[in-house]
Amino acid sequence: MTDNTQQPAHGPHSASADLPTQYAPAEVEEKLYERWVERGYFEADEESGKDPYAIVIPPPNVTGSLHLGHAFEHTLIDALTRRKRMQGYETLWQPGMDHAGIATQNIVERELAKEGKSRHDLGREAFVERVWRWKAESGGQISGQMRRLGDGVDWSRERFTMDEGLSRAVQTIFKRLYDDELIYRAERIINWCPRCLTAISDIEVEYQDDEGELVSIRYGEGEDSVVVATTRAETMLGDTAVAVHPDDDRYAHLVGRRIALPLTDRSIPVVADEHVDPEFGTGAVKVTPAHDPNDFEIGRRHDLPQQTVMDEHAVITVHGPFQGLDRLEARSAIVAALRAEGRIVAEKRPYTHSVGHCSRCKTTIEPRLSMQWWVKVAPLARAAGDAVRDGRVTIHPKEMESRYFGWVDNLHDWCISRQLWWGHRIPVWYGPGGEVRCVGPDEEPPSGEGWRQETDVLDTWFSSGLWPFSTLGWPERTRSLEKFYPNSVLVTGYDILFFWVARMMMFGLYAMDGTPPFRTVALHGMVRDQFGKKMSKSFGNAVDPLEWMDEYGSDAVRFTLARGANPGVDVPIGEDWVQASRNFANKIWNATRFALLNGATVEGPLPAPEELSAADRWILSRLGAVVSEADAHYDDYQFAKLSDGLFHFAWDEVFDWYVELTKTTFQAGGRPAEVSRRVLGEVLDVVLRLLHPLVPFVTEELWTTLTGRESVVVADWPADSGFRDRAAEEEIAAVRHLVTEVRRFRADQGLQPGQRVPARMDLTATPLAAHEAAMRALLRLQPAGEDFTATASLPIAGATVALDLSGAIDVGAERKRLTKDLAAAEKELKQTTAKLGNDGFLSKAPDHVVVKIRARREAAEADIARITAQLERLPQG
RNA sequence: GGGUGCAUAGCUCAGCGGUAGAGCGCCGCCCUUACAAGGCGGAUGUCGGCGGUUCGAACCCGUCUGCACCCACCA
Repeated sequence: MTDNTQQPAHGPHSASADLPTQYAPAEVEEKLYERWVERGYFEADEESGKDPYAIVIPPPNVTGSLHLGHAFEHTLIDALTRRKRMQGYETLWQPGMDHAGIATQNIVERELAKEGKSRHDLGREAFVERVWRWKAESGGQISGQMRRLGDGVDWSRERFTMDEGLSRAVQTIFKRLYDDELIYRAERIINWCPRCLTAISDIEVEYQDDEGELVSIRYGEGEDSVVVATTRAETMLGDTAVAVHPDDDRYAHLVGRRIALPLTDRSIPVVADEHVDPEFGTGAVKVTPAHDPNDFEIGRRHDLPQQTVMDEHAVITVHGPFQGLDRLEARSAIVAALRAEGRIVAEKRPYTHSVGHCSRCKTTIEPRLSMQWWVKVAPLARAAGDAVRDGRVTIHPKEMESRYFGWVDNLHDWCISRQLWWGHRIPVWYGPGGEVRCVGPDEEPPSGEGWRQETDVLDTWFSSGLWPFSTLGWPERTRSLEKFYPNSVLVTGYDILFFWVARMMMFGLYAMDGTPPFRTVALHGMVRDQFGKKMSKSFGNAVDPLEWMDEYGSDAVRFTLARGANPGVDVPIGEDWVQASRNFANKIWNATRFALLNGATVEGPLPAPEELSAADRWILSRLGAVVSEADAHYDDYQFAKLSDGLFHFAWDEVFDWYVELTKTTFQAGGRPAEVSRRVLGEVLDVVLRLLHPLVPFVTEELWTTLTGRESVVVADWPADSGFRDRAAEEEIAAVRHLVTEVRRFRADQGLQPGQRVPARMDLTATPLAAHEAAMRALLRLQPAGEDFTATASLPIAGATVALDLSGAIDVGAERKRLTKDLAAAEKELKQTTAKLGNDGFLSKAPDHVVVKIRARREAAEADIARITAQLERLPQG
């Protein structure tokens, strides 16, 4: 051992030898994060002259804690913003949380229930105060988790959708929409959750196939009777018609007549309506306008009365034997009563049909006639669709566009009122004489006798739809708004494309004079378990990201998630894979340790090309290419390719091959060792910077140690040096190939490390078949008969023998297989082999074609000899 | 009913016209002074089925089968 392999040649990093042999995330992460925040790296300056780059956080619900899906999303956003920050953009990653109306109210109500109380025991004001208290605790938990993840958010700008400023934005846009007649109040069939006791919008309803029972009931008497089928017998109390198809001859005689409604003293008309499918069931439908959206429409067309039969708890309100029964009890009671009257004409049969459930509590939705507030979405949605259609906003991956269009082009009006207490109260006052007044943020509410404010609050997505500009101070024209609106990109899950993305598009375009809220939407998939199953608490496969971060480090969790992130595709993640990422972090750690121990340096210019060894030129050439690839993948939101590419470059090429090659250089010492120290330093410097956005902690710790500089967070993003050396790349590829073959040979022959190769050995068994197969595949020529031969010799015991890879192929069979034109075949072969970095040619003979490949191995002969010699000395690599 | 994807190694997935790949798992050898959370070598695939286009198809076209998701909706 010489001194210069033990001591850094120069530089300030002698302390680096103290790095432990394993990376311990727990010891550095918290310290580094606090340092970043203290130094203000993540704070965005709206007065800066730099170009802006802004992303808003999809605000997590204050309910509870972050799950792996958040960790995933945050990793992507953090990687994007960290890179842009390094590239010199004025970067804003806007943090904040959503008040999550129903979800939060449900949780706090559940807490109250444990104390035996309901929200009504507290009253509205005290209840809301209680929710605020709860929010204070829960919100803190979330920001703690974000710090653990390393999220580079600007904490000084944290917002909450119920903040004063954001509430002002809500009131402002409500008033503007109201004045533009895009918000209105109307009585319609809405999706009612009898447990949450509120209306919900169409997309908050989840449909699933439920088992029901279809019963057939005879309405009317004798000639004037008709059989209807239903799964919801209890609604018959509210029937106000029977509908049949206008062309249905079976019932033509009944249309316009009235028939008796069983169990009541009412009679109802038979109407003809196109909606009825004559093929389905009996072709006759009971019509309950107050409890079914389709029936409501039929009722409208035929001017039918709307008979409400259930209250908000889905309990029957009609006087009589069924009053007070809930909908399920009423269903069986009514069927029993009908059977007693002989009106059940077909036994009930099991019937699977799609039933709506509340997305918050899974209770079966009760469609219900109700007075609610609505947004008239058609004009807003048209603008939202056009912004994507005309390219002002692009959606990644592109396949998701059709989903987006399918939705914005077919929207029903949006029910925005909720019968909750937690949320933005609708800024409308009702006067004593029936007046309705919408109050803007700078107006005094009416105060006279008899005025009262609307008690409903707004759908939580109403305020989150304003997020890209409300967080920047809108409706004020703030400097922040000018600087950071529109956002550069929106990163979110495809599951909230309609809930959130489309709403932001509608509101953004409307409020910001036609400027969309972001230029690009990058949609990611959902995190799943290692078998591709959806993660859920009830299934028991949900993972708390904190547990994994504790065990393996935040970088490992982040890298695993990034590595699975193909655009728009779900991401499976398993603990094994996090371990693999942890191993990678440790590998980076130890490779850097090796570099430091051997005096790698980042100081001074790179040595001139003529001083570089083939290995140096190869790795620098590859480094340039990798920087460009990484840039392309970042720009295209290809996180999986990005991560995988960097993983393999770092591990296979830099850590395995280049580092191994430098070992002999370092041992030899002298000027070549100096050169390689600088090159190794350069390569690690760049690799750490490239990896930093994905794995911020380990790279920060190592980069600052390696370079002695302040922080990689504010380091320059690497640029492609433009240096390329095809010859060196091929040369090293040849070296790698040969070394691998020698190793394989030794392994096949069972040679122990350190054991010298005997002078004579039988080689026939080993690599020849591989060469032959490669030849065949390469040429895409199946050998006809047994004419094909290939021979190869390997450098053993220091002696290198030229490889003679040639084959003779019977042309009789091949001539058909190739084209009739051999010249064309030759041309194609040339192209093919050129792609593979080899020379190839066909030579024609009367009865056969000789195909030869000349691999450029001669060029590498010197290195091959050297490496082979080293292999004799260094038994394994 | 309408739409969008997907079927490739034991598992989870890349590749999308030119030598079938990765991670994990598996087998063998090695505690070699950066790293055993490591190193070296290896095995494993009718690339879902059937047709077609092409000199050449995992990749393009058609078709079938099976899955997933979204939308509409089922009296």
